[in-house]
Amino acid sequence: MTIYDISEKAGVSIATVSRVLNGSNNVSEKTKKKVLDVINQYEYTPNAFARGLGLNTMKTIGIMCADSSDPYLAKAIYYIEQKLRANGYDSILCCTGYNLDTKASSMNLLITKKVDGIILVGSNFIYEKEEDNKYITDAAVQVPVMLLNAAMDAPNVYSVVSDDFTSMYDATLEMIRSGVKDILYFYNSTSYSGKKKLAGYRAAMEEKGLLTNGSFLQLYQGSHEDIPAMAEQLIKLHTKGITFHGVIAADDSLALGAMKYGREMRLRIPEDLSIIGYNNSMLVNCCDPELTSIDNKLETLCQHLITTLMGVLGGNEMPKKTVFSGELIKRGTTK
Amino acid sequence: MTIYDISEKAGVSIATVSRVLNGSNNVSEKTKKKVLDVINQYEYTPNAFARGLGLNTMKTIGIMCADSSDPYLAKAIYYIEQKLRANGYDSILCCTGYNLDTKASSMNLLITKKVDGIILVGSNFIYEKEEDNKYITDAAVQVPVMLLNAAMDAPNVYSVVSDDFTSMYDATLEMIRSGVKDILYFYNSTSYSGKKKLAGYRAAMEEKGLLTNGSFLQLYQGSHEDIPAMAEQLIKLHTKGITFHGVIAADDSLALGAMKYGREMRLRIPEDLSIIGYNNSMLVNCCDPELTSIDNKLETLCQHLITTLMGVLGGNEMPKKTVFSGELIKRGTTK
DNA sequence: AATTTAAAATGAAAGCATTTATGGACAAGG
DNA sequence: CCTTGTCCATAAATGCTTTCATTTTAAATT
Repeated sequence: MTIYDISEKAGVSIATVSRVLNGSNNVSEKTKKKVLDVINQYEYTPNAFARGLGLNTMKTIGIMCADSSDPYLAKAIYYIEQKLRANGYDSILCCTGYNLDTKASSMNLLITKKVDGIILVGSNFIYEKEEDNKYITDAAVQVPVMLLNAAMDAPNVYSVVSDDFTSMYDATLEMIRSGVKDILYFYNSTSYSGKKKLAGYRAAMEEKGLLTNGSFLQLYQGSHEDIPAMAEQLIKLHTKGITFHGVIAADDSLALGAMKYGREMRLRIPEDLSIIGYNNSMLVNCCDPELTSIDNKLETLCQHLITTLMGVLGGNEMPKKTVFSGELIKRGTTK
Repeated sequence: MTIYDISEKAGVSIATVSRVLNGSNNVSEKTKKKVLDVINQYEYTPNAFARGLGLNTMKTIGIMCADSSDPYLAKAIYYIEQKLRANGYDSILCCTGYNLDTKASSMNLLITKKVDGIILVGSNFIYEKEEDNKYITDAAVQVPVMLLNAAMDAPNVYSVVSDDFTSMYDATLEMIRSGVKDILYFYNSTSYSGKKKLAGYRAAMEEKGLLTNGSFLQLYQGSHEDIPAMAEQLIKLHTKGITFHGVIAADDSLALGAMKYGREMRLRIPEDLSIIGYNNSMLVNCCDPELTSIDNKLETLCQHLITTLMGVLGGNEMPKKTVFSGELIKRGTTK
């Protein structure tokens, strides 16, 4: 069933069928109805490949993320996918892992597949070294690239971020104000937003004259699912004689690791150990007491990202970088 | 940069370039090298739309799931996406929600996009009423449909499931054996696998003569993220005078709800309240004590599903339904 | 009412970038 | 000299969009 069959049965040319299909207004109501009737009768849908060839687009956006099973990224993907669909776009999902080469080749693959734009979900896509980000600027030559939770200044690259520095700065001050002085910062990456968060913590601690020699910085490298391993690392720290009465974690998983550590050391939370997480994900309800966490307004970020992308695809001038503020949601793990 | 440009620069016809591109063996090593050199030099990649038109495939599989932010589904999607990619396929993700009409229209959309196959992730895609599943059989006329955690007997529909009945039956018996008699079954759907699980629980309870009038069956209807709401429901039950010393939950989220209930009622776990979850997801580590849960071998299921799909696409005869057994992973919430 | 003019509706045909069937040229072998 | 097989080019096919030219229709003018 092709456009030719339809045109024949409707007694018009294929050009007219095409016009009806694409909502061109240069077609009389009468013939439009005639054509639509035939289309409905035969349940005809145009061939997407041929259409793609003609239009040079298939209304598809590539979504890249390191690991779609990470609850935070999964949520972001969910919002993005929903909002894309609401705008008539589909999405090709690409889980890249954390390896640079894989990211670069996935990017090429998406471009080869002729996506109309690429969304990078997560701050891990931006690297310290300028040259490591070449894969992004290269891609941006072909299609617009959107960054969620990361920023980069390059042509055709658009960034939507949460103000991680301020969120972390405020949260740290808040914990200090509650009476906790020895606060461990527990983090898992020095990605774009990772650095901002760390800087926020640092600034607050420094301001209050609480910054020690760095022993209060703990990098965790492992699966976001391996909460026991996180606790383990903190216990080791304790064994080494490094003690602390507060933990600020760069994400909620790490905060759960800290909670497990607290339980195993028989510390009361929050009396003996205050904990703040980041992302305000579903994990905050999974523990007891419930986790105080920073909400970075993920849905708002995603909504804005899609709006911007749609603007760009529509040929409009759009802001290169947008920053939203986060909010500390207080629950049981802080005083 | 098209195949014509390449053919011209290499001094061959476009047919030869195409042959080189598609690994046809009817081309001499010499010209093959000559063509490849030009291709590499100009970084030429064939146009996916034109190729799709010619080959009538773009090596893309549609993945449908109700909610990609559900940790279990997210994990499944992750495995599936990875394994598809390893086989040279891409995936279009489609989050449908739980509405039948949306599912049906998403399905059509994927077919319109000319995917080579469709994977339905999650048991909620199969409905009680035969006619409600028509959208699946209709789609299966066009492309193979794979079901994960659900089964259906129809042409061109393939099912990969975990033996939920037996897993639940065994788990229930195990809890009874540990001395708990009044076991609440806490579930959230009567989807395909939901029914199997419920039946497993029922069979075990009946066998031991413990099945009461149904007051031990609790249906939860709400967001999988809203753990407080789950606890709330159980507390209400308690208020009504219905008491129990064991909870078997249809998934790990619900089990966490039960744990929250336990904490709020100041019950010791597992002494006063035993809990078993389902899926053995990352959530099992998020609580204290850690959650006993049924592992349904998700990665194995996904691997097998992809293998089957690849077989079908390769034109081979493949098993219509495959069943894997689950395994009870004992942790701190059971005696 | 007849004529002109502009606008709207339509069709023919030229892309779009591939794949592939068909057949021709050439070399080697009988 | 004829056959066989390898290698390659020509050309058709894929199913749509869109430009351009043409026809039809409606409105404006006389």
